[in-house]
This record gives sequence, C-alpha cells and structure tokens, in this order.
Amino acid sequence: MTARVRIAPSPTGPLHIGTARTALYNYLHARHVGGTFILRLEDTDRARSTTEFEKDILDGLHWLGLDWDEGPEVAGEPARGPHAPYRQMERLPSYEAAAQRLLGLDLAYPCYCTAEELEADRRAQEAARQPPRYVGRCAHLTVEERRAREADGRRGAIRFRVGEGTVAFDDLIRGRVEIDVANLGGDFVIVRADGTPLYHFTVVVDDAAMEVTDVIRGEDHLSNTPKHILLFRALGHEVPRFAHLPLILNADRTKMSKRKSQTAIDDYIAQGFVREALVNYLALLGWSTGTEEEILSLDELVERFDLGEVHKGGAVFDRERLEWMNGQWIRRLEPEDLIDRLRPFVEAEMVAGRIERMPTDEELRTLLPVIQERLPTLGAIGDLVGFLWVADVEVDPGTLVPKRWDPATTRDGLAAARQTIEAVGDVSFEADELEPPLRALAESRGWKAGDLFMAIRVAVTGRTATPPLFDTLVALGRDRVLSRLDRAIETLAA
RNA sequence: GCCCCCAUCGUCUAGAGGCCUAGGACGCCACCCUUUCAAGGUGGAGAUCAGGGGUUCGAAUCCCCUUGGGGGCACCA
Repeated sequence: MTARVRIAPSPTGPLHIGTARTALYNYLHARHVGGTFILRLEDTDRARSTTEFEKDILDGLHWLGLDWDEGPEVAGEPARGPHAPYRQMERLPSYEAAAQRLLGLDLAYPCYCTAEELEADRRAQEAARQPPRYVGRCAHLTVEERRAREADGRRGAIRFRVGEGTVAFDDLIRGRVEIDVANLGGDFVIVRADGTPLYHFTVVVDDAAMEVTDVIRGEDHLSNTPKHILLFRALGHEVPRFAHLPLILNADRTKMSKRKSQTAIDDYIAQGFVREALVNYLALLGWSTGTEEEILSLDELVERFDLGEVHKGGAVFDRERLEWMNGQWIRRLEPEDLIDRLRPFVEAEMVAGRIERMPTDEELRTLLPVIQERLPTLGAIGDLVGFLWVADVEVDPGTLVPKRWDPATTRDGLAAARQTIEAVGDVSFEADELEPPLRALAESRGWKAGDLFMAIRVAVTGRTATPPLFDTLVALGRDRVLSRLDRAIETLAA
C-alpha cells in the first residue's frame, strides 16, 4: 500500500515553527516514497479556533512550498480528496457514529461527573502524591442510575474504557515502546458533555477514515500514542505506523515556546527570511543526510530524506545558524527573483517612514551586485542602503572625523574631495571615474586613502559601514553627493 | 508524584566495535583579501564522546546502573 501521511494543525494560533517542521518532515517523507500528503484542520476547540488562524496556517505552508495532495483547499482550489471534508468541525457526524458504536459495544460509557468532582479527585490525588487519574465513578452505573442523572438535566460526557494490559508499538524513529495502560490516567473523555469530540478521539477516527499509514508527529504525543492505539483497535481499524519527531527546543532546552523564542513563521517571513533557508534549516534540525552537504533545496532534501535517520534527541533552535543559512540562500537567488522578494521590504521601509521614496527596479538591479552578499535577511535592506532613498541624512560630527584625523583635516579633506568629485562631471559619474582622482588627491596631500574615503562615506551616508564607496556615490548621484558633502563641511565649520 | 523518551565541542551534527590522538557547520578568535562593512580564503581555540560498571584483544559505538535533561499524565491540541 502506498504511504499516506498527514499534517493536522489546530487553527488556534499562527503557524508555529514546530508545526512547520512536522509538516516538512511529513512532506519530505511523502514525496520521497511517492506517497500522499494530506492536510487536515483540527478545529474542535471552538473556543480557540478561528478562521484567521486557519488562513494563516494554510498561507504559511503554501509559502514554504509544502503543497499537499488532499485537504480543505488544494493549490487554492476548494476541498479535494476522496475523504473530504478535511476540517473536523465538518466531520462531526462521523465522530458521533463512532462514539455510538463504542457506546453500543460498552467500550465507552457516559460520565456525569461534574467539573467540581473531578477537581476534588485531582486535589486528593495530588495530596496523596498519586498521579492524576479518573477514578471511575461513572464506569459502572446501572441503566437506572444513568436515567436518573439524565432526568436531573445532566448531560454526560463520553469516556473510553482503557482496560488493562500493556500496549506496545514499534516507533519508526525510537524503536519499540511499551506502556502499561494503567499509566494512562484512567478512562479518558472522548466526547464532551456538549457533544463535541476531543482530540484523542477525532485524530483516530480521521486517521482511520483517511487511511493514514504513517503518523509522523512531535514527541510530545509519544505518551498519548497508546490511547490512540486502543481506540484504533476498539474501532476495528488497522493501527498505522508511528514516527515521533524530536522536539525543537528553546535555548534552555525546554520545548520551544512563544515566551522564550520567536515561534511564528510569520515573524520570520516579516524579517526577511527566505523560504529556502527556513526549509533547509528546519529539515536539518533533527535530521542530517549523513554527509557534509548542508545547503540543500527542497527537492534535494526530498531526494535524500530518510525517516529512519531522524534523531531521537531534541534540538535547540539556533537563530544565528538560520541567519547564516539565509545569507547563503539570498546569495544564490537569481537577480530578478531577489528584486521581487526585496520589493515588499522596501515598501515596508516606506510605510514605516524610514525612507522617503521608492527606488525603481532598475535602481535595485544596479545595486544588486554590491548588496546581495551583504544582506543577512531581506529585511536588512533599509539598514544597508536606506540612506539612498531619503532627502538628507543625519551626520554625527563625532563619527564624521576619522580616527587618525582631526576636525580641521576632515574639513579640508571633504572640501578637496568635493572639488575633485565636482570636477569629474556628471557625464561620466562612474565608479571607475571617481576612484583614481580621489586616490590621487589623498596621495598628493599625504593622507591615507582609507581615511579620506571614510570621511566621505560618513558625510554622504551618515554611517561607517556601507557598500563599497564608489558604487555608493554613483547610486547617490552627483548632485546629492555634492550637497551632502556641503552639509557635512558646514557641520565641521560650526 | 507516576509513566515514557533522550544524552558527541556553547549550538546543529558526522560517527552504526578497530579508519577517532573524534570529522564538518554555525558562532568566537587570528591572519589573508580590502576604502568601511560584508562575502570569500587560510588557520586556531573549543567535546577526557554525562559519570560508573561490565562485554570484547579492542567501545563514542553493545549491555546494566547512576546522574542529568525533556515530554506526557485536561470535558486543550
């Protein structure tokens, strides 16, 4: 049978790094073995699920390039796949039917315990230093007792009978795992009193209905797997294979969380990380090819991926390494592609009021050779060359004076440079035309070229770190270079 | 508290009994290139393979224990 895998996010928050990585591994496995990749939305937590988050998650996964074969929408088109719908709130009847089946078999039963009773049990267990578990108060009610409670207006939740014995499975990543059902916390609720089904139940009903063969998910579900296996069996379905992925960790090695790390994919996108880098980085967080290759495209990853080689231990998320990888990918982008990707970030600078005009594509294209290798992220564009797109720059007199120079020398230097640059004329205002005369100027006055260049750099850009000076002067244009030099000279005269 | 999982440089990792005086990458430090910043190149510091017992002629690699870390134990997912 051909492999069927799925990613089943809950639309209760924006697309999380961990969800993206789980989706990626499912995708890589499906594509590697020629299987089917399914997307299913687990939206049974009505209180927290929203359509905004749903859209955010779908958009994020599309952005990463992790296209699915079956799901609530596929490639922008409406629900496709033999097992639609792919949104759990639209599959309620199937859970209802499954619950009735379990009830009929007495594999599940209605439970009328109140939140207060359960809370009291929990406190008592805690006081006795016992693990929390359902005490089974409603496990063996007679028909009359149930009827009496229903008559009281109490609506029962449905609990699944856990029974006795041990459940074992062969995890594709961890090997054999055995758990005594006595440690499962007692009979667990599969349907709330309000009739809505719970995660442990829906996940099994759906994985069975959608004929999922390999459940690839985070390690945080490992301890819950026996519950799922018990449900698969009770429902009379074949149990799928499981693969539990190592967790992505905060710097302190706890499960990655919003509090301690940046977890929303959106934020990475907004900062200018490119999909290739995110995919590449995430793929190698918990898995490696076994070779020393590390810059790999999605297709190359698919080709090399092997679930069995995935690590068992958690991996700390290292943003520095991601940034390095992002730089690697930015440098590999085709010029036109890079310009397309840069445009929204330049617009964002505009919106934020950090620049005063939009550069043309032609300007960006000209700039590319000197900025492509200087961008750690697309979002760094403003920092790098924003001074080109504002009317005037703030120049701090302190930084204007090179370390080995004094204010008077700086003023002389800038004045002389101004003359030299003006003499170049505007017909041939090119880097090749500017450099020789300015070097000659420095030499004739006994200045180190670097000092002169630094003074000019700060005068026209307001900063000490910029792309190469002559390219920068050309990008700025003769008029602005001259007027900024004038302003800087004034600053020193005062 | 109970159950489960995990354990190689600060971080991501290679390593599946001898090739390991443990390799690569990020980060860090030098140097080279160089008008600054990057990028690139070269080199360096950095892991007694968590600790202790075994097994073996031989262990980072296999077994056991200890320690440490993490995850799970909801009418959340």
